[in-house]
Formats: sequence, C-alpha cells, structure tokens
Amino acid sequence: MTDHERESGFTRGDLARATGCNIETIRYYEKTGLLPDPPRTDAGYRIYSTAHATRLRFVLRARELGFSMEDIRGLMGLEDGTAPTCAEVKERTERHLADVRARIADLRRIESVLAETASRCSGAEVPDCPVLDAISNPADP
Amino acid sequence: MTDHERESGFTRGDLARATGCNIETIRYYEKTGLLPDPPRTDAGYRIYSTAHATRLRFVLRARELGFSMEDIRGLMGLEDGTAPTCAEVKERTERHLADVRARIADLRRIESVLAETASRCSGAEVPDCPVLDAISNPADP
DNA sequence: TGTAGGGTCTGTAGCAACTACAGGCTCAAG
DNA sequence: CTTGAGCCTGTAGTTGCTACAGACCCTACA
Repeated sequence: MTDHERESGFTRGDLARATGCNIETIRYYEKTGLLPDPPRTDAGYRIYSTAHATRLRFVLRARELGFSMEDIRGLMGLEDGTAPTCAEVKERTERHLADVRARIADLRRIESVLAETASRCSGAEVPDCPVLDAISNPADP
Repeated sequence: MTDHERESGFTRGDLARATGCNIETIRYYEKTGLLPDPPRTDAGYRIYSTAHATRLRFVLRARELGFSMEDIRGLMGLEDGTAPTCAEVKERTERHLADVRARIADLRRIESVLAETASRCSGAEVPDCPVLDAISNPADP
C-alpha cells in the first residue's frame, strides 16, 4: 500500500481501532450491505475514509440502542434508496421502543420470580430446593 | 402403533400439544441431551410417558425464566450425573438473577434514550430528525 | 537484498436456541 | 385399498456476530 490512495485513507484495522468495532464485524456489515463496499488498493486492501467511519459509528450506536440490522437499514434509507422521512424514523423508533418496554416487563417478571425463590433458598444441603420446586410447580397468574 | 406400548404412552405430537412446546423443539432437546431419548415402537415412533412430560415442562419453565440450556443442564444434574445440591442451584440462580438485572439496566438506558428522542421528534416531514441526530451524536455519559 | 513479523485477504465454520422444510414411512379411518 | 394425517430423518435457515486457516502483502531491520 504505497499508492497515493493510502495517504488519504486508512485500513480496516485502523477503522476497527478508531471505532472500537471488531475487525471482522466490519467485513460482515459490508457483506450484508449495512456499510458500502470501500474502494481498494491494487493489492485488494480496503481503503476507508472518515465518511466510512462516521457511518460505521452510526451503525454501532444504533446497535447499542438495540435496533436490529433490518431497522438500521431502514433508518439509513437502504431499503428504497431514499432517505427516510422523519415520520418513518419516528414510527420505527416507537415500534422499537414498545419492543424494548415489553422485554423490560418480561425481565422484571423473571427477576421477581428468581429473587423470590432464591431468597427462600437457604443454600443448605437439604434435599428440598425452593428454586427447583418453583420451576416444577409454577404459580401461574 | 398398535403395539401394547402405545396404550401406555403418547406420541411426540401428543407431548407437544400437552406442553405447548413446538414439536421440533422436543427433538432438538433430545438431540442436545436436555431430554432423554425415549423408547420407540417397532416402527421407530417415539413413546413418551408422563415422566417425560414433567421433565419437558421443567425445561420449558426454566427457559421461560431465562435460564440457558447450559444452566438447565446444571439444574437437572446432567453435568456430573448427580443431582445438584441446593447450594449449587442457589448459586446458579443468583448468577442468572444478576444477569437478568444487568439486562434490565441496559434496556432501561436504551428505553430512556429512545423515549426522549422520539418525543422530541415531531414526525413532520422536516429534514432534521432528532432520532438520527441522537444516533449520530450520542451524549456520552 | 533478504527475511521476519505483522497486517490483510478470502471462504468457511461455529455460537445459541430454535424453526422449517423435503422426502420417505407408517398408521387409522372410511 | 386408498387417503390423509402424522411421524421419521437429515439438513438448512434464522440473527449478529466471531474465529479460524491458508494465502497474500507490506514494512522494517540487518
């Protein structure tokens, strides 16, 4: 990579370090179309620009917020090629938010069952275990 | 399945209906050792008893509570062949509980970001979108 | 100039925990 | 005896990565 291109861009490893993203994940995102295929050197090395880094950071942040890759595709306007309207983004966000809230509710139910049964467990080496009992005979609401 | 065995047992479909479990999932649990391989008729049909149903219900309930298959193997004493002590069960439950609580905390952070940004979004067809901005320029705590 | 070491390239396989299908048997009812 | 439902098997797909092998390339140092 001694070409002129190298001076104006950085490698996949550079991009990975700059964003904190796993190097293989970058390739995966390119394969699935979440990131564009970057130009290459004559030897086939990928060349990234700051625009690529910005886009990758967007993807990573959206993933942190729990958006699926499908959602992110929508947020970035990759489904129909045109940038989504604000209303579309809001709609997608609210659907995702509802999903997140449902998962929280699920986990809270789980948490209370686990906390309750674990607290009833002495931890002694007795044959009867409240946890196993609770799993075997759930109190169905 | 006209053998005598049939009268004392039920089929995979029966078991699936009785437990609400997907029929393929039963086979999968058997393949991975979570459920024992049941006896068969001469034609190769699986024959289940109420003991199998009980065990499957235990597994399903534990899965509902978010235990991994690995955890469940432990809870059922399939790792070393001996039933786990109550202390072991408690330990495993508390580790899992900590995990659940961590996931709740994560989701709550996500929820607040999503709710906040979505509420700032008018939904109008304006170029500037608070959601996309928030993803692009996260407020790092 | 040679070489050692790192980095990158590709394709492929693995993870969890299922779910779905194709192609072939078998079983019960009419 | 046939029809349709149900069961059998192996295998592939799902989501979002991650890890590897074997080949290439590039830089630095002697």
